[in-house]
Amino acid sequence: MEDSAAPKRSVTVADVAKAARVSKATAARVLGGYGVVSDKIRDEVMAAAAALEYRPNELARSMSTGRSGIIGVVVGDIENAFFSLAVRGITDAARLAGFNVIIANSGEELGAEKSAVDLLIGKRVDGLIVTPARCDSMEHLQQVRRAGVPLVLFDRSIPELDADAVTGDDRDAAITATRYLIGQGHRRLAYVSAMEAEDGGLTDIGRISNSAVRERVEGFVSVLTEAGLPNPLHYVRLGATDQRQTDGVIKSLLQDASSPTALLASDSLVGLRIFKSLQSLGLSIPNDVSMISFLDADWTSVTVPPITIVDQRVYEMGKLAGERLVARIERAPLAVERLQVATRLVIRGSVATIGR
Amino acid sequence: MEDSAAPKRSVTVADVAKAARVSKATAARVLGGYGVVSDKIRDEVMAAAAALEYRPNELARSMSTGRSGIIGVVVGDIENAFFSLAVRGITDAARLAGFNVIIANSGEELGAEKSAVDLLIGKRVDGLIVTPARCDSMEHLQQVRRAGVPLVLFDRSIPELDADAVTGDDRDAAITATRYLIGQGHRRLAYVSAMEAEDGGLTDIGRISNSAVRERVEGFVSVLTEAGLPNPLHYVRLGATDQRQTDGVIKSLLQDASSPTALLASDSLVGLRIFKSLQSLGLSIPNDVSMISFLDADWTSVTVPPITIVDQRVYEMGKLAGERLVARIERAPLAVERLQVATRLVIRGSVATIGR
DNA sequence: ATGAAAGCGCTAACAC
DNA sequence: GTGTTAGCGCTTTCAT
Repeated sequence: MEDSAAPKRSVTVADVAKAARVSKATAARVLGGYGVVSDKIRDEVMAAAAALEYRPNELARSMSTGRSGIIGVVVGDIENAFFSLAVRGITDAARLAGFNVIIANSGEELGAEKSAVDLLIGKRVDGLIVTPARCDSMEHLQQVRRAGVPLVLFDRSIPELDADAVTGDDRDAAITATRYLIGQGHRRLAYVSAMEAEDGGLTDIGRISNSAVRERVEGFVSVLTEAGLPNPLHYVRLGATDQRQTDGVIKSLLQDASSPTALLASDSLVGLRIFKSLQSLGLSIPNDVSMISFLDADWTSVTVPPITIVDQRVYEMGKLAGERLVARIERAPLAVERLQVATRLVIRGSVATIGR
Repeated sequence: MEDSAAPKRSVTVADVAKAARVSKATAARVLGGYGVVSDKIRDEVMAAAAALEYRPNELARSMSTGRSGIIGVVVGDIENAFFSLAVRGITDAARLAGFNVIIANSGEELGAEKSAVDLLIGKRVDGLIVTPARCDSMEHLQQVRRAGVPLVLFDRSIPELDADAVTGDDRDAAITATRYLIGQGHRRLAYVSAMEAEDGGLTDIGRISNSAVRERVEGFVSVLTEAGLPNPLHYVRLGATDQRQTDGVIKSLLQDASSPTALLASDSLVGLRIFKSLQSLGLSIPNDVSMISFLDADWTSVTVPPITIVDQRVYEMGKLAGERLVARIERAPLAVERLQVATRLVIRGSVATIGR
């Protein structure tokens, strides 16, 4: 009959101490698992704690120790399979080291990212893993460092910022994929990303504020250039943020005088949208258009044809980031390290061999 | 040059107070946004805070106020699209009400669930949303209530537990899907779930410890029974926990003397595995076998044929759960409520009409 | 409108 | 071994 929903005053160390007829300190020692206590007293205290259903107040504990046991993670979009997988990697690494994870979503928006970081620091997380929405804005991240909170950048890096980073080998990945397409005889290739588009077309690669996307585009463009293909920038399209936008991008790309024969999708969400666009236009893959997508997402292996992809090993990336952060939390003086996780091209059936 | 990575002592209310030449209490009032302060002093304090880069210690704040502003969520498997979507719904509802979300993963394992709940309560979350791994074990959840922490069950409910719950209309959904299959002429149908299998086959529906799965199975079986089809339990298969297991389940199902002509997948992960199994067996959908999957996952709309699914409106479920919890946190005395979110059958191309 | 001081539940020196 | 006591950074009476 005892099930009040009212926020009852919770059982404290003092309560347990009183019940066990020992001092607060002694009770605290056994409850907190530190210091030395005789077995007899330990048992008594434990019994009392169990009877009272004592639960340590982690808040108070953190206040005294200065450690919260929490790692904060700011991701771009939890719903994106890329981030879910990364989060699992991070979480696994964290738990192994005895840390918990608190997740915040930035929606790839700088303002939201800033307040998420603020909030997490306010919660006194022991460290932070951030996927910076823009690599050209680092004020708030510098503050993190100034606040003395360990920081690991994820998926994107900021060269000017003196912080660890775990990323993919984006440039190489793009180069490999693009070379493969060219090797299959393709001469007109397009790169499609969900990055917010600047007004009008892309004029300057350097202005892409997401380093991962920028590096991929750079890799893409460099291969086209070295192959002597004309006007590579023309084939870089941003702004495929939802199905409608993507339909528009694909249409404008394909009704072009010299329309591309192959598409490179910047992530699996964009890839899926492109696939649907193509499907709804009645275009066949790879007969009408070839495509490659980043990320080995669920859907890419069950389509007809299955999609050739750039496998990003996201779980490992997350795990690495988690481990790196833990290392930095536990033994502070560490040189800055930028890890690149190698990707590999997984050839399936979405690229045609042409012109032979 | 000032960028030490050492955990610097952080700026406190006292520091700001001293800099602004006011008392700690006054500084606290403007920094905490409560009480009354003259405009002049407010400005001075704010200026000092900005100069010192003051960040409130939310831990300390929570200690005094008793509120943490955090909602704890324990999910079965973050990587499952079902839960990612739900989490976004929960997060959206939470943020709207000024709460943040901390996520813990149980891996559908009771032990992990218990410690996650313990941990979260230790962190003094203001409320808890839990996806109970087993509906026959509620000790730890009763403790939550006894601790006075608002609780909302998600996806599965526990009748004996006096707690709010947000679930799908699982029984109805299964009934609708099964009736549809029968309407299309199917007479031998199988239900496949990832629930851990008991030793041997399923003998007693009542012993399925996940209420959502149990209700679906009940719905499934009831339709078969009412249609006069023999031995319905024989066609309920659990244990499709990974690709290998699923391959096994599918094989044993299909090499049966009277093998099913249609498969009902308990969730989108199982659905995907079944699809792959069928694919690798060289079976064509829906010509050789028909299938329906729960959850409108990415992959279901881009396969050939696209998969007929039970649309669960998971985002709404999450949002509802979040809103309900917030309501309970902010105005405690509320009658227990069990919300069922209606699903609908989305007919695509994975079910054949047979026997006509 | 502002200040002084107590207290949240815990850990951590420091005594005994 | 065990007890005493002083904080951690904030909010919150209670005076002034």
